[in-house]
Amino acid sequence: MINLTFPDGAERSFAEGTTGFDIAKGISPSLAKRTVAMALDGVTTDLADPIERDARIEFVTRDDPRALELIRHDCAHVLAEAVQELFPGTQVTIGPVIENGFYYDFARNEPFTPEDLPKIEAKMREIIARDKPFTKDIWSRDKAKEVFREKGEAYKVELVDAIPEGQSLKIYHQGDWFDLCRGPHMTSTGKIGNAFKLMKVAGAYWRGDSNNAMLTRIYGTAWRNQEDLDHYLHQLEEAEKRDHRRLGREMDLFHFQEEGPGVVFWHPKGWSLFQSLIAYMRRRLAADYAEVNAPQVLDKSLWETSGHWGWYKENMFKVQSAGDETEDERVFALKPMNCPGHVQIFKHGLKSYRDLPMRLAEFGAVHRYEPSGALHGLMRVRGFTQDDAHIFCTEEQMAEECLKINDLILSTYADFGFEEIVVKLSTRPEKRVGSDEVWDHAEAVMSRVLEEIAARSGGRIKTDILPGEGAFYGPKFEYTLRDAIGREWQCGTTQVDFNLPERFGAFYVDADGTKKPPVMIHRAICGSMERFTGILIEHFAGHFPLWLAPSQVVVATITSDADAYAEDVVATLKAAGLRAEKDLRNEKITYKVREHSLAKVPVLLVVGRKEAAERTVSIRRLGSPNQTSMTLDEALADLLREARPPDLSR
RNA sequence: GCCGGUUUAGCUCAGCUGGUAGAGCACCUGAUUUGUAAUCAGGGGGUCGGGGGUUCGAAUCCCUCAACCGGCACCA
Repeated sequence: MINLTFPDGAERSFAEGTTGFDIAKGISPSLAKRTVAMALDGVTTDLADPIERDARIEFVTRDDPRALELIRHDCAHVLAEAVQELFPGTQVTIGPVIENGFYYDFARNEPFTPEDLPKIEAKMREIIARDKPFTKDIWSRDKAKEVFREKGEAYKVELVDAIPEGQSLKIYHQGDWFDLCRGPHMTSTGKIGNAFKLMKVAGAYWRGDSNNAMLTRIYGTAWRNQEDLDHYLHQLEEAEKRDHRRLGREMDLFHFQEEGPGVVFWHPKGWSLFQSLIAYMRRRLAADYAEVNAPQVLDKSLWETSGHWGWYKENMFKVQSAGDETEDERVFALKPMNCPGHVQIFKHGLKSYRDLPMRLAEFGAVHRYEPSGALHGLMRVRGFTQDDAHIFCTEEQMAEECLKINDLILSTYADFGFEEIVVKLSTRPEKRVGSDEVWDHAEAVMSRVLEEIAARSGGRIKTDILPGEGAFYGPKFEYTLRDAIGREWQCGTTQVDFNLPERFGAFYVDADGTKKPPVMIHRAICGSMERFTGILIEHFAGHFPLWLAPSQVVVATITSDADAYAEDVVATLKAAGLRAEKDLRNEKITYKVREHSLAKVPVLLVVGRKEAAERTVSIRRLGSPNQTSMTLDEALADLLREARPPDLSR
């Protein structure tokens, strides 16, 4: 006998091997009908599984949040069956549940096209309507391999081989179709319902390895009901509206063109935004850092010394004279990183331990030859500006410096409204330089710092460890922030480096007169300023806070009678340091309101005969249909207060 | 880099099975002097992504290159 505890606390005994379905039916036939799976001690399993031990039991109905994952997983199976029914000879591989849906990877000589999706979707609905029960078999390894080999499913054979000895091979059937799968599944295909949609086809490498064959992946989304599906699709539309590439065009911030793949043409408004960010960062650095500027183009030999020519060459732009090359055959490279340049600055002249920590910052423009398929608007470019800094310090100062950087990073993010931050510690990778003792020490220090970071935040900052993800020269912290619509972006980074200073023979003279290589800490807060600008565009959906808005105020006239006054207002605002423009065009005020609202200008000052006579303005703020009237002086004071950057308002 | 898709006016897009381009918005001109999300009328604008080919004839079919989009891989 086994004892099962029910959600209400009741405990009952059953014969060993009783299935979840039997128990549900025993309670009520309607419960059995509604139940799609069960959870034993919190682990979701097939309802038809015999229960062999004491456990807490819960019945998972289709409305249960836990059913969603099952719906998606079942949907993936149905997708695979539909594809094999419509396209015989297609091999199945894997089909997991992902955020918001699922996918399935297929191997087929001719890849699927978007036009195939409606057909496949229709077939899926047909299979769901058949409502065949999901049933499970346990097969021996040999049988599984034999059956799949006979079916021509080479990838499944490979998957069977990869499953560790002693682990059972579960085969799930739905009608005549079956698949190797770890499960669990619902009771029948009919439970999936109709709230799903195939979204896109894409290429994907077998097992995520670019050396392997390219498979065709079909992505789908699935939900418990039509409302949830509609809501999700609506969310996608909303996300598209705030896409920085779209807003960049609509708000006239920047553009790209064919001749410059991955490099940005910043327009006046976009550059204003970019410069507001730089100005902000500069103010934040003023207290502790010295700003420098290292050359764009440096001899190959320097990159050989730094090691970049060895392990980063594929990503570097080589530069040579375009004229008479016999005159100067030297090979140069456009800098992909600022660190070697900063080491040269550190090296110049003798440094004492008294000079440490030495913090060199640069808004360094770097160029990296990113793979063509990786380029994506401002988010992934080939030429960008890092808010970079390198801190040269002693080993003893390392922890303190990391914490200082942490404070700077977190307060910066907070100023932009990013409060949900995860700090991840990446530890030693397989391929690395330096002795294990050095790594042991560095990782120990970093772990302590990570704990301190979590403690200081009072638990607000989440931390994580990524084993093996560190840079080859040292462990690193990665700062991930979450934007207004829940997406995560890795921006800041702090990396300790025991390697580069030595490669360049950089040292400082210690108190005892000996020469020692400094520890170098690489650190960025925004990371790429271009990318960070892109993140802000999407985070704010173009509705920037006043201090960042490229065009803060537009003064619009109602009739030409107010022109002179409007000019006066704009001059006053500009003199006070606001970014103000005038709109004296011979258009109706409704037209102007609409236009500037679409351009996402935060503040619109409307002036007519009345305002001109009284020296007032009518203020209309973006997103609000209301207006308030006040004197120009009052409005100016309000706007100035509001336009003050957060670091200057503290 | 790999797989698939896309590329027509400044923007969004139409253009069927080949007969050498069209809409809306934007722009320009004129009229209108207007009170908080589109005033009316007229006009200009495209070597249909580049190159090559098939054809009497190509935006349309084929090849090729490029950029972009969606994924994958990459992301020091």
